[in-house]
Amino acid sequence: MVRENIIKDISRNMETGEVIDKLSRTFSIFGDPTRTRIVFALSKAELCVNELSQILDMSHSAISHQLRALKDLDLVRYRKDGRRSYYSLNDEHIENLFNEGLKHVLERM
Amino acid sequence: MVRENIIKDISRNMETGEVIDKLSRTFSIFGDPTRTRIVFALSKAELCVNELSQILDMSHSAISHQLRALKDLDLVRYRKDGRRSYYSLNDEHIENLFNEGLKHVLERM
DNA sequence: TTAACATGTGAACAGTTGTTCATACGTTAA
DNA sequence: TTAACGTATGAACAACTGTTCACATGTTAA
Repeated sequence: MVRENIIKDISRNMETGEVIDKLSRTFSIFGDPTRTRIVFALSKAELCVNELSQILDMSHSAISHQLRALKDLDLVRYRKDGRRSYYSLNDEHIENLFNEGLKHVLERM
Repeated sequence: MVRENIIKDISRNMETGEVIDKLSRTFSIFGDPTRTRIVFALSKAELCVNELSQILDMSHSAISHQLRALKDLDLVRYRKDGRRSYYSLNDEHIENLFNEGLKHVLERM
């Protein structure tokens, strides 16, 4: 039956568990308002923890934890300058991803 | 100081809480392997709950719950055909969003 | 009508996640 | 060197999330 072939075909072509896992982890990283705001801010400028904590009005610790999560998935990079760490988005893919999501949301509000 | 103006500027231009919330909820919807696989499957064909549960090898209930979450955020639509409900992606934005994420992940593996 | 089927849904439980707190580390200015 | 600063991190707790289970609803075939 045609229908059964469709099912087999999709099952066969499903991305591997590894890809799916990485993808869903990447998306879930954005799935938190705090991290979303961090990404928004970093899409405007390179910023240090202290500045981010002012912009988001949150503790250094909370910001730092979230930045670590973003860094673990290669979504942001950072450079040290003295006692400060300046963070920025890692590549334009991230911005594309973010903007694609923003576009979707704004169209529906 | 310039630096302070940057901070003020970013704070002022930050999207409203509503937009950020909707955006992060949208992303978090994708932030689960089960839903990611559902979206992947639906990007290939319109499918009913039963077929999805075969493809993902999961219970009807689990699939149905996840589909509801996807539907609540307008990410999928469905049509009834007798006792079956056929689901499909709601618009091409979703696919763009999904593919943009996939592109990002695949480039790094 | 009855039985089998396909899906939907509420409750509950386990597992995960995000924040706070306390503290540690490295850097700079005095 | 010492004190203040900026950031990082582990532990712990609260809050959230996803799955399963049990059952309900609606549909089709016999």
